[in-house]
Amino acid sequence: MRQDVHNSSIPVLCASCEARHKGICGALEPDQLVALAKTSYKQKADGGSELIGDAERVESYSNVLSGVVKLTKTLSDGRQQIVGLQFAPDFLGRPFRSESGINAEAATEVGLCSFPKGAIERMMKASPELEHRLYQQTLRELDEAREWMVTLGRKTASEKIASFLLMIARHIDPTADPDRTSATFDLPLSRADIADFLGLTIETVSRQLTKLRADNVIRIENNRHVVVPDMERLELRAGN
Amino acid sequence: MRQDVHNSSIPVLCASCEARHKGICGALEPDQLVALAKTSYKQKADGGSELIGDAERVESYSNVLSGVVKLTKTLSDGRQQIVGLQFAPDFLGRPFRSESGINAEAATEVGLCSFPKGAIERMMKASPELEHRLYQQTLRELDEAREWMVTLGRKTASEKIASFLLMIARHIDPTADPDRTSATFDLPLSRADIADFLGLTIETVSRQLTKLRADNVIRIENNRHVVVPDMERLELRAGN
DNA sequence: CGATAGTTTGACACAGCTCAATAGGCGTGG
DNA sequence: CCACGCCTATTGAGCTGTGTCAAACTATCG
Repeated sequence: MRQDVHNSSIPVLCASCEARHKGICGALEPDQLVALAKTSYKQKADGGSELIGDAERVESYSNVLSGVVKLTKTLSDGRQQIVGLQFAPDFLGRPFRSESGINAEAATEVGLCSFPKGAIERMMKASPELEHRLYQQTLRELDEAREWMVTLGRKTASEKIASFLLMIARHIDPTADPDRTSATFDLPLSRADIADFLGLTIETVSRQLTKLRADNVIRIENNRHVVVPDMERLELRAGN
Repeated sequence: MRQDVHNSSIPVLCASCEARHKGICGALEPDQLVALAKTSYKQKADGGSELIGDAERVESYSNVLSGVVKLTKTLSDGRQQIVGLQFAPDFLGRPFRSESGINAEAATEVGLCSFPKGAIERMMKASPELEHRLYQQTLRELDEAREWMVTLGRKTASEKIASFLLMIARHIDPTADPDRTSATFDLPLSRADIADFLGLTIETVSRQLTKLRADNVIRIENNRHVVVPDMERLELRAGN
């Protein structure tokens, strides 16, 4: 745990920022934080807005401060697959490559803290600890991607839906007790997004959600609000 | 390109090793290489042998020097998914975590150069350049995993097979011209492995290979040997 | 040669897709 | 306040790609 004895020397912008604790900024010394904060700026993006284009030259990196970002890939005929979701305080961007190869889009309203590409890359060279944190996040993302490959390749539609709900329940609220027996949350994705995430159609997603509801594994209010009275029952449906 | 003016000071073990060029050992100074070589050992593993067990405590890392390693995940009821393939000179192991969460198995006969876990981790702390190379490989693996998520989630069986053949053609021979118009190679995986990689059954894999052969997109000799006369035609079938 | 493991082929079933209609939520404007 | 349109989600009916189960084929090796 980082001690904030030098709180006075920390940029106002960063004072209450989550990225300074669990995010990458925790790797930085106060003076480095000051230097980086000079070139960084916070911004809000509406749900649906594109953050990073596929072939577009990327000139900035960001920390996700709130909301959910979806990373997508699209085939030439329009078929789309969500290949990752990012939550606060994830780092958004592909270091060491000017073209990302994927699209990043705000799934909900998203709060970002953005930096020019060069600033991060210079600081990475100066601070192995910063690169270490980025490396750690990339390893976590790789673990998650592989977990989803199993879901995409080998699970049934209903197992996919259960796995998805479980994943959201675990990621959406960082402050929640990881061992809690019940959960309540708002889905950050539309049915179409969920379908793109799980390699299904909207209709199949809808039908499986209806089935889970009929079996009293979940309750749904207003299409987006989900209640899971018993996480274990949901885990059972996820088929791991 | 690394200059080998100090070749005499390089351990015999490493003298002709590919990992010293494109692999992670290229990050090391001669004296570091000597230190690491003291604790490392080369070994061969037969196709089918398990290299890293799922929940097993991992005590060593390796460089893949030859052959192909498959990384798999298995659900409790036995359904299996291959979540990655590793070729020379990839680094094999999950840093910063004692349990890997995945199985690594030799798909073909595999040559490895192994190090005790601690040796690599100590050297990583001392050499940011080493950690940088590992980070770079992990980023590449993440890119590949996401590419496969699209294949698993959104492509048809025949597109999956074509994508798989294309991927093997590109990875199996590091010395081949990336822009060549035809290719010839041995499949490193059995039909069952290909099925586990693509989220299909053996039968579907077999049928789709037969179809590609019937359409003269590929020729197959002795079950494992594949000839692709026209890479572009194969690319067309992969559906990107 | 026969035994074994891997592969191909065939016939059929079914999970999930497609197309189409209906229902619900929500903002806008009369 | 209701009427309307728009968008998203649900439900239904039928179709199809891929899975399942079973049998035949092929290669390899003692």
